[in-house]
Amino acid sequence: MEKETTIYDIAKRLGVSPTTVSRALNDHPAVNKNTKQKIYEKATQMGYRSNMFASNLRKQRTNTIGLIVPRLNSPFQSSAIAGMEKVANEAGYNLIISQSLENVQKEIANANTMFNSRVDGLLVSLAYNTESLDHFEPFINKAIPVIFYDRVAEHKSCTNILIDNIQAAYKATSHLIEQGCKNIVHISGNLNRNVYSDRLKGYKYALIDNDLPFEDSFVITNTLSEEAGIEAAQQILAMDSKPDGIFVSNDTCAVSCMKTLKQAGMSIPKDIAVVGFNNDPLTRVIEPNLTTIDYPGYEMGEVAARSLIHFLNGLSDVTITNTITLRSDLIIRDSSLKSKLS
Amino acid sequence: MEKETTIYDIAKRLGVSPTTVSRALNDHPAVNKNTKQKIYEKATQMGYRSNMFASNLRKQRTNTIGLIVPRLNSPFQSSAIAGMEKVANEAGYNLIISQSLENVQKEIANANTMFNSRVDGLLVSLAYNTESLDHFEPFINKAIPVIFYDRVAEHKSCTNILIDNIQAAYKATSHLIEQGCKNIVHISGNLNRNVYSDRLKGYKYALIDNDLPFEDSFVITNTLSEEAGIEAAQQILAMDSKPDGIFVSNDTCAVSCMKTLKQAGMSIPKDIAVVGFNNDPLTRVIEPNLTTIDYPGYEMGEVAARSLIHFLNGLSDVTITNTITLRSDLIIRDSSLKSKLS
DNA sequence: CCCACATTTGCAACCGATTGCAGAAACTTT
DNA sequence: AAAGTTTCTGCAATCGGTTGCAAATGTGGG
Repeated sequence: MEKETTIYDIAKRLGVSPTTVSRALNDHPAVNKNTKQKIYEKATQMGYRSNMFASNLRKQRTNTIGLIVPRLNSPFQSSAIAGMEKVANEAGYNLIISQSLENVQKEIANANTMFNSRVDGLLVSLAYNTESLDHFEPFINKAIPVIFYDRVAEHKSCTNILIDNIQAAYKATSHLIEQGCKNIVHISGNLNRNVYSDRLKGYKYALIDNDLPFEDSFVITNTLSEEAGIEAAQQILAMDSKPDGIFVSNDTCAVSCMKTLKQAGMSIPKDIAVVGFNNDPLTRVIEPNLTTIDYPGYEMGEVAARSLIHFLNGLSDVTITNTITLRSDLIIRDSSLKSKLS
Repeated sequence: MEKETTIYDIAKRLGVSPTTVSRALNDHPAVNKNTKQKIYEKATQMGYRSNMFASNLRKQRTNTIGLIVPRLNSPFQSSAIAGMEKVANEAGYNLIISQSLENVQKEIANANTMFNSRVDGLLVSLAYNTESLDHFEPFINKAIPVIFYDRVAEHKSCTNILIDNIQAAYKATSHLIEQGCKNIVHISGNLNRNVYSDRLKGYKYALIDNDLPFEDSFVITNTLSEEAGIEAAQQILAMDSKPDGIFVSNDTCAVSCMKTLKQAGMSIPKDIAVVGFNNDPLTRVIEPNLTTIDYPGYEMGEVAARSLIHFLNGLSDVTITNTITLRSDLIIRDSSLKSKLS
């Protein structure tokens, strides 16, 4: 196993000082072009690679971005991560990733690890049951930028990146109403999480604006998992007055709910129209195809990473930029098109 | 912004040497229990956190594992990553991730970045068109363990982690034959990649063992993407003698192919039985549900990370362990059950 | 009380790159 | 040719832990 070449080795070979080698390799203007050229060549020839630790130690910077997500294996999150990786990689940053598995305790542990790894900045999508943001205080105190995306929370020193969930849910619900639905059930997640409470709001506002009554009993709150969808369907089937429309806060749950309703003999959209949220690949496979909200995961990842890197380069200030809202759209498919039936 | 506390600060406050502080914090046996206790308390009180760069610089170790995948946003890969993250995290390793986007050039660039980041070990699932493994030589030369999983390649100093693709494909094809299929098409990916060439072999062997003819014209090679599935379906529809069974090398492609065939009026499994590969969530949504091979992504991720960490701890040797094979199973669903129809 | 031995502690030299400041060298200007 | 600029180069300190070796302290036996 050969040993590493350092700038000292290069310096010795060329009879210059390590200082000059360091400067040359960083393309410092105060180094003669010819010297630079010679150093470059020698470095390549000797198979030199910079020792990031020495460099980081000195520069107090890591060129690393930390990422904490609830789960890595969801279509939305993995798209977002793909987008982040692309941007980070192009900008010369490494991405270190950890998952909270929807558990605050693990999220706290992960945040500490990230802090100790001295990430330059942090991207976070909060766990299902996170309430306090205390575990991010160490970052704030050290002026390490923290950006929340999707599952966000208000904090005076952090930027949030999200879509207008209220508006999206409003559009989804209005669409159901336009299709003639009068009794619309909403299946939602933990209402402490912005995404779900906002979607509930959008649902509610749409009802009110269309002079339809809002009833608590028409809101089902669960974990939005596949199993939860089945249970929700059973609840709906057991209702005295059956709804004619359902707006679900995510696609996984919407799809399993639809499947269960179909198995029970309900016809979709004739008996019940369904709208989901996220535009997961599933939505184009279930029959009828699921109307949903297009949630731009990849783009959100790109924007999040790009914003963070901007902050790191001092091009803008986290504490000032409060919220970045991305566009989202209603994608209408057959699961909600009652009008097409006639 | 307060400045970091170092072991020197702690040492000064307690009137001991930095050496002792360093040892105490690393739980070195040669430090008095009382002293240790005092140092722990002071460190906590002063909000000390170890500077990994200084430590890495000295120890020549990073506690970081590199991961290169073709794409982050596939159900299989994201499950695998989830498994790796769990294991790595528990063992105190960071995971840095990059994607090749199925492009050798990017894979090479990523490998270089990982090398320069001085990862302690590398986990790789190869890009679609990677042929040479030269870009991993630097790792091998420095005795940095490299483990390939899923998309693997033979290399005398690397471990491969995979399922028995030949056997799985053999099972899948045999199942179709048992269901009465006589003309089975196989849709495959790039045959330079082990996974696809092995599955082709399994398909071929199953035909031969059942005295069915193997015909080149019944093997369709494409990118296995959603679009490719549609095109493959069109090719099949245009065939003079239509097949009565299809074995597809992944689920995404199988599902879109099925959809297209159904739209064209084919009945599944009556006219054509279909078997996929991977057990993506999609398979339980398409109608009829898709028979497929259960490919344990999460477990594969765990095994890969665990093996790597074993190597790093010197508990075993990469150059000796050649291949780790995981169990996989055929999951029979309605898309292939012709026998049930009668 | 002295010596052998075990237990603790500290000195000082690393690890490899970066950077403020000073000084040398080369080039202009008068 | 002397003085003033500009361009390059290098010294030496620094970032914060780690570790081989030596020294200090403590313990117990004789």
